[in-house]
Parts: sequence; C-alpha cells; structure tokens
Amino acid sequence: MPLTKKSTLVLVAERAGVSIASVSRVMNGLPASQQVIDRVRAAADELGYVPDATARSLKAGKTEQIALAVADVGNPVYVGMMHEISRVVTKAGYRLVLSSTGSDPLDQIDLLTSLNRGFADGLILSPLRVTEELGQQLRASRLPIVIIGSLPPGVELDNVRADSVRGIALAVDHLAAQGRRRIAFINGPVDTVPGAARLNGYLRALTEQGHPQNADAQVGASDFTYRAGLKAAATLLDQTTPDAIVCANDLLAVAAMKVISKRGLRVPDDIAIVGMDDTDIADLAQPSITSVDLRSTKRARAAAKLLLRRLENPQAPVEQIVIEPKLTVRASSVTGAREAEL
Amino acid sequence: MPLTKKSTLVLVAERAGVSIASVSRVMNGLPASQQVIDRVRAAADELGYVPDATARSLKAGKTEQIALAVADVGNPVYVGMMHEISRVVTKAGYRLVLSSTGSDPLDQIDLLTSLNRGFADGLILSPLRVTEELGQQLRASRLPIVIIGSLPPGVELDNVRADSVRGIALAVDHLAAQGRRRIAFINGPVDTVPGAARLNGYLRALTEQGHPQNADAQVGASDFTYRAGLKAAATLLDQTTPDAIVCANDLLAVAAMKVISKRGLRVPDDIAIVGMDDTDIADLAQPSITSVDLRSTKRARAAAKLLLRRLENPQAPVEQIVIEPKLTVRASSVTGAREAEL
DNA sequence: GTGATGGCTGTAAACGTTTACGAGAACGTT
DNA sequence: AACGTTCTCGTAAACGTTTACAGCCATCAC
Repeated sequence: MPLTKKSTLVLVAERAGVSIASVSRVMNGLPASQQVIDRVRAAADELGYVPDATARSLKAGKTEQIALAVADVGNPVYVGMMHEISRVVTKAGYRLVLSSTGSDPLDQIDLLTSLNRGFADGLILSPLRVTEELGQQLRASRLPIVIIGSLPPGVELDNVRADSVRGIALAVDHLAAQGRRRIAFINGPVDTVPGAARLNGYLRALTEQGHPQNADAQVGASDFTYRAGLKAAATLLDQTTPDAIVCANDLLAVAAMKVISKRGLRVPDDIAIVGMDDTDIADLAQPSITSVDLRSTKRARAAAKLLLRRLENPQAPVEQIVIEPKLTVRASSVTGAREAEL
Repeated sequence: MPLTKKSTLVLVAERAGVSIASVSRVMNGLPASQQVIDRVRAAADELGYVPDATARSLKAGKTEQIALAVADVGNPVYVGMMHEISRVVTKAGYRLVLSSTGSDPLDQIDLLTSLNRGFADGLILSPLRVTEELGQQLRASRLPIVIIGSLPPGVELDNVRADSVRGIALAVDHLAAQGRRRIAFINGPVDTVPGAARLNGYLRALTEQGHPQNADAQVGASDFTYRAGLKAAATLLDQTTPDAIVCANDLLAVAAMKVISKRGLRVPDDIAIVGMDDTDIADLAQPSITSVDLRSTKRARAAAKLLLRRLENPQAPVEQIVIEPKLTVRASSVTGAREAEL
C-alpha cells in the first residue's frame, strides 16, 4: 500500500523549478546559492524524497555493502564476531550482507563468484575448511577480502587469526601447574582449520611439558557442537581415565562435564576441565568453566578495520595479524576454588 | 590486485561480434540462434563475465535483498531466528542484509527511512519496544514489512507472533500440576514487548489457577541477560521464598539456578525452575531446564515466507499468524526425574 | 512471384544518479 | 568601458543492464 509514489531527482527538480544537477548538488552539500538550496530542500521535504541507493551505487561503482561469510552461524563465537563486525562497518557507513555458507567449501566458491557481481565492496570470510580451489578463487578475486583464520597456502591477503597453538599451551600449562598429569583432549573435526590447529597445539604443549603423548587421550568430535561433544566425551572416558581434559570449545566442555557428572565423577576434583573461546556459556555453566579466550570479538574488530582500511586504500601493504589468547580461570580447573564463584 | 578488469556486456558483445542486446538475451536464456549462443558463451567465458548486480537492480527496480532488523543480536533466540530466515530467503534467491538496530527505537526509525533508499525489497522487523512514532513510520513505508512480535496499535501488516500468554500458562499449569504452590516470576524489562506480554500471561495464569497474586513474587530484570538475571534472582529470593520460579528467558533461568545453588538450595527439590525459549542452554544446563518453546525458528520461517509471498504478490491480504507454544519438560521442574537426563 | 508470417537480431531508450563542461551573470580591476 | 575572475547553474553524458520496437531475412502459401 504505497502511500506516496517513489519520488526521484526529476520530480524534485520540476517542483523546485531547477535542474536535476542542482538538486543533486544540494542533496550532496555541494556549493549552491541560498535561494536554490531553500527551494530544493522544500521540494524534497514535500515529496519525501530520499536518493536511490541503487542508482547511486551504479554511478559510483560501490555499494556501501560488506559481505560476511562464516561457516557455522550456529556457533556462539561466530555470533559474537558477527555482532562486532556489524557494529564496526555500520559505523563506517556500510551495510552488512550475511552470506551464510554451510561448511561445504563449494558454497564459498559460489559466494566468491557471486561477489564479482558486485553486490558488495568487500568480503570478510572465515572458512572452516580450506581447499586448493578456494585458494585459487581467492587469488583471482577482484575485490578486497579479509580472511579470519588460516590462509590457504600461497594466498596473500589481509588476515586475522588467533594463535590457537599458544592458546592450547596456556590451557595445558595451567593444568600442569595445578598438578594434573593425565591431560586428555577433546577436539572438533581434525579436518577443519581450527581442529587441525588445536590438535597441533595440544601435541606440542604436551611435548614441551615433558608429558608423554597418548593416542587414547585424544578424541575428535564430529562437530563443534554439544551433541557431538557428548559422544566424544563418552568415548574418551571409555578408553582412558584422565585427571584433566582440554576441550576445543566451550560447548564440548559443557558436554564433557555432563558426561563426567553422569558417571559419578566430580569437576574439578576428579577431572579438571578447560574450555575454549570463553563464551558466555563458560560463565553460565555449573561449575563455571576455565576457558581460553581466543579474543573473538577483538579478532572480528581487527578484521573489519582491516577491510575498511583496504577499501579506502587498495594499495596498502597486506597485513596479517595474530591475536594473543588469554586464559580465564574459573572453577572447573581449580580445586577448592568453588567459593570464588560469582 | 585486480587480475582482470571488470568486464561488461559491451566487452563481451565486441568480442563475440554481436550486439549487447544479444548478449543480454543469451545470458538470460531468451531465444537466440545456436550460433549466437555459442559465440556469446565463449566470449563470456574467456572474459570471465558476470552480470553486474547493481545495474540489474537499477533496471529491474528490485535488489534481491531482504533486510532483517532484530533489536538484540546477542540473544541466542534471535540468532536462531536469523539463521532460519537466512536459510529461507537465500533459497529464494535473496540476500540477507543485517540491520542491527540497538534497543533504541530511534534506530528503527532511521532504518525505515533508509529502507526507502531502496537498498532492499522488503524488511523483517522484530522491535523490542514499540512507540507511536514507529507505528507512523511503519504505516508510511512503501516497502513490504513483516513484523515479528506485537504490532503497534493501528498498524496493519503481515505479522507473526508467539502466544506468550499461553506459553506462561503452560509453565504455571505444569508447575501447579507438580504440586507447586508458591510460583514466582522473573521477568525481563516490563516496558518491552515480550516483557509486557509475559507479565500479563503470568498474572492471568495465576488467577486461572486460583492462586493469589503476590507482588513480592515477581521481579523484572533490567535486561534479558544472564547478568541481569543474577541480580533479579537475588532480589526475588530476598523478598520471598517460592517453591517454583517461572523465568521469562532461559538465560534468566540459568541465572536463577546459579543463585539458588549459591544459597544452598536445590533445583528442583527446593525450587522448581521453568525457563522460556527452549534454547540450547536449557538443554546444556545442569540440571537441564524445563522450558517453554516459543517456536522461534518456526516463527522465523513463517515470517520469511510471509515476506516472500508478499514480494511476489503485493496485493495479498494481510496475514497475522500466531504460533502455539509448547512445553519441553526437563529435570529442573520434576523431582526424582534426574535419571531421565541425557 | 508476391505477400504474409515468423524468427533473430540490432538500435535505442530507460532505470536514477553523479559530474565534466560550458554558458551566463555578477563582480572587481584597469 | 572593456576585460578577466569567480561563482552558479543547466545540459548532457555516463554507470551496466533490460527490453520495446523495428528491421531483416527466410520460409511458406497462394
């Protein structure tokens, strides 16, 4: 039910008795005589004129839109990142277009070709899995792209990532310092970027601590979800008896705790737990979960700013930022600290 | 680092030795001779041509974009809804533009005027607070809008909402059936749409059950968040001793449980808890939380489909859908049911 | 052989802006 | 009084498509 017809520059110009060029100039604050300014303003107000974004985009060659593609929209971490990116780009006058790709790498390829249709000025991409073909597409893209997470080999793009190897090391060191000796690991899928990195970090941390590597002490969940975590934790506890578990994710950590309590064991007394990502869930859980903060919102902000920078200066040198993780200690890993909660 | 210059219809036409009209026809599958088709296809491939979305939009008068504005991006419920909407509109060939407004009604006004710039073909809006001015803007809008949640008075738009009055009734009835008599209520801010509806539902359910209304037995958190929930729960327990608490939100429910256990009381033995929204958190919590499922993803899907329908038939009669809630019973409200978990 | 029919294809206009260019007008300088 | 500057404003082209229209040619019926 259109109350008013769409009004254009032409309409406003007619009404104000000036040329369309003058209307455009007034709307954009370019110099004009006071008389013209007043007449145009009045006419525009009466007609409820707002300039058309599409036409402006076509002329200017830019859309004022930034595309965001994250593999796993359900994951609370990505939600936070999305929120932060939205905030930053909105403040800079851009709109955020959500291009939710599934975990399927093909979706990402599709996305990249459709990016060339020019519906956005740039892209922030956080791929779950990187393939050679994705790399090719990335290299071939004409538009600025910022990658959150690891880059495919041979790709030189602005990049922000967490040092998850160091993050796992923080967790392992903390547990070792608490006197834990049999430190197990519940990972996500090893064929994903974060999964591979975290496994790598776990193994290195064990070696550095002088602990033996025990194949039974690590399992990979089929997914970074709570459900998958329940299964993985059960498998782990069937095949070994750790006194601590590092989990690649807060969701996995909650799942582990549930299985542990189901089996009549206590956290942290019998088994200490450390999660990862430091989401709200870590804080909400009972007991609250010590978690490695991979600084997701900080990474998100950095990525957004990187993209904005490149948009205003396409020649800028490629920048690759590594964000340092930080350990937030809570009740799940420290015996006798329960009263410290809340 | 553009590897290839942007290629246009004109370039392709030159290369193929045909007119731009022919190229356009081939790209759109309109009838053409086999010879022309082959030549155009070849030329397009060599040049890596993809049609420009902006130009097409300008000509066609539609952007293939749908805007989504939710007040509280942090809330897990909205995240799920966003995900679902994204899925539906993407499948229909639309892109989703995220217009995160804060809780400030002014943001929504801004959004509505900027919608008239035509950057999207329609809007799905879930306002947290409705004001008279918002209602005016909604009535004046030229573009299709679907509202999730209550409509401002006098606004006739496609609409999807949950029957939260009935939802609360489900919770109260369930608790009453479990023999609970002193059923308290932790609400969110009462000046929000959901807050007002839930309070209303609570009062009505109490009356229908023949329970007395006790002003001490209800508190409103300053926000639908965990932190606010902690404070609200503490206040509630200071001023009354309920044997059950209905919470307007799963986050508030978790907070209540934390405070309860902090005070040495047990859930559900001393106090039964029912949450709302039935998010993952209800399932993850220890004990798991009985929750009123307000069918957020179903509502989201309905809203998306409503908008799609109106986009293809602007004359369709206004439709207002009310989705029935459903109670998911878990451990937090049933004594002796602990073993049923997992 | 003529006219009508129909299928392809090219020309050009249109979508709503921004902006280079040039024409006047107003003003100051000599 | 003539000229140069400066400022304002209108004309028109351009962004990359889609599409109405008309032209052309081949085919076919008579």
